[in-house]
Amino acid sequence: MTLIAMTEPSTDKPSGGSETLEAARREKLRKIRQLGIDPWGQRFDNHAPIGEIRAREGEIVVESAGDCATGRPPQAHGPEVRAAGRIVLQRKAGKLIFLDIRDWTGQIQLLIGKKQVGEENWALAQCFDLGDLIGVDGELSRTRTGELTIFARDLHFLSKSIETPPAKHKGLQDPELRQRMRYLDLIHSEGVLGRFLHRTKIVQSIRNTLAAERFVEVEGPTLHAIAGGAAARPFTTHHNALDIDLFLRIALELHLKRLLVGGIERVYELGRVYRNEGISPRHNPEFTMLEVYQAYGDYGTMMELTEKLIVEAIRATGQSLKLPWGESEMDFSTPFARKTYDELFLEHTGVAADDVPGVTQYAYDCGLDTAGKHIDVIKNEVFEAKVEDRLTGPVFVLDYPASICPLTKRKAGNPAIAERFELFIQGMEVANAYTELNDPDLQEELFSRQLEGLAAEDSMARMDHDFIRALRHGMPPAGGLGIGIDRLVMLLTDSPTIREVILFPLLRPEAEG
RNA sequence: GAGGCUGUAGCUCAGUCGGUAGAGCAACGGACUUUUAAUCCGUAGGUCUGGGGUUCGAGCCCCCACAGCCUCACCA
Repeated sequence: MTLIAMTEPSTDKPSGGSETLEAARREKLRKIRQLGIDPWGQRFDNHAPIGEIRAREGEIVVESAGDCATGRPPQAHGPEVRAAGRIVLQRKAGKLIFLDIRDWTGQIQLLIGKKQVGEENWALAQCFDLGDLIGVDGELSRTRTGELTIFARDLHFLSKSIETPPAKHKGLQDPELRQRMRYLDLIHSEGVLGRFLHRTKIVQSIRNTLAAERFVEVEGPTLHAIAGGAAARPFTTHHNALDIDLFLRIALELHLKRLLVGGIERVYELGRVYRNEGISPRHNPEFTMLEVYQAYGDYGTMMELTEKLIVEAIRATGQSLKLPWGESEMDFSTPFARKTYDELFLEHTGVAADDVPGVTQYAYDCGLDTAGKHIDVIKNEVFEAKVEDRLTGPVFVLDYPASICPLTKRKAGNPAIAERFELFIQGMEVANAYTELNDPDLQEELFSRQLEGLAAEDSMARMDHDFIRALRHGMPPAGGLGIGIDRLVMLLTDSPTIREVILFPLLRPEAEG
């Protein structure tokens, strides 16, 4: 170990303000160095997760109980343990110090007695602040009041914190600080770490389920010359050597379908897409999307897969199929409800979906602008305004008007209906799936028609000729599925906003100085 | 992009009618070998988000800017 005896910057101001809170910590850091100890720590092997240490409670042998009245300590012996963690609470009582340390598996109390640890360790313990990382060797036992405690025999200093942690019980409350300083939020806010670990379990479960179904994960390009596969504004960037403008991808679809043509019969990508749109409790400009394609399947195949993916993900988080959502409860027992678009339209508006004058009148009464719009577009605006919010689900909405689905195969015998479903839960679109369109001539025609309508508004949209060329080589009939992972995680972790399930959501940069 | 709400000590929050800026936690000094939101005694800590205005006087009223949250729009 190297002894470092450099002078820390100090301030002459009296104690209390933010600079002097730091100065007090730097003074302790200096004292730690004076003791010949590196305040930034060293490798620390063979410590057990605190959760595992707590699980060894049963190994404690009680020889005689303590007595609060006489102050006689209990005679109990437990296993020798080694732990590492962050100091989150500290109570000093004369020549005893009670500390609570926390790691990512749990929290446990430490008892440091002056006599028990010796002069050097005691001097080191005088330099502890809330937020410091320490290691401890000691005996796992219980205090007189029965609290599971590591009775310290030896202390190790692992890292100094020179910043003051937030209020010890309330933690960080300001939503802006919680997002900007997610590291503090993870340490000090109830349930935050667990929620993000659940997110990881959900994503792992999805990969496991797909692997068990023999799907192959691939990595498509995120830089696209043409941003296709969805109707959204892309972010633009530039490649210097080629001197071309590029777009960050807005969807995974068109490259995965090329791979379907290439013979990768069951293929998926789980990755980030970017849309240059507004921010809301349900939208972040970058979000995680799963897209799955299965040759020789259709949207019915994808419906079964969707149920399997979600049910397995719920199991992976250790929850039952009845999940809390705020004050209410959701039931993910399979099969999920299946209702057609037209059924739901009638149910929620009282107007039959094929009643053209009726739908138009209803839209007008809702204050929607109907002038010059295709009836299916009007119908869908009504559906989005009046039906979607009320779908608490989970419910599969089946069979959409074909004219609003440019990438979807039409129903055999009814070209006005597209074989598409969307899964709605709590008014949110969580999944979207098609029987994929594989007719290159029809695909080209639908793209052209779509581009006409968008020309002025969305000059980014361009015909992807290479995608059409790929289809011309023969794409198998297939089912395709997209799932918004962030929204699924919201639902499975009872999180009302997307920012609670994205570690670092987009924020405006902090002002300088 | 539009509207509403919010911004006070490191953190969490009070601040009355416009009249000298408050508390708890954290910090500093002291007491305490079984505490657990430890307790007790004492000390210190403020560009009231920033800028301008009204006023004898502004944390408070008005205007502008910045940031966050909510609703809407775009979108999944």
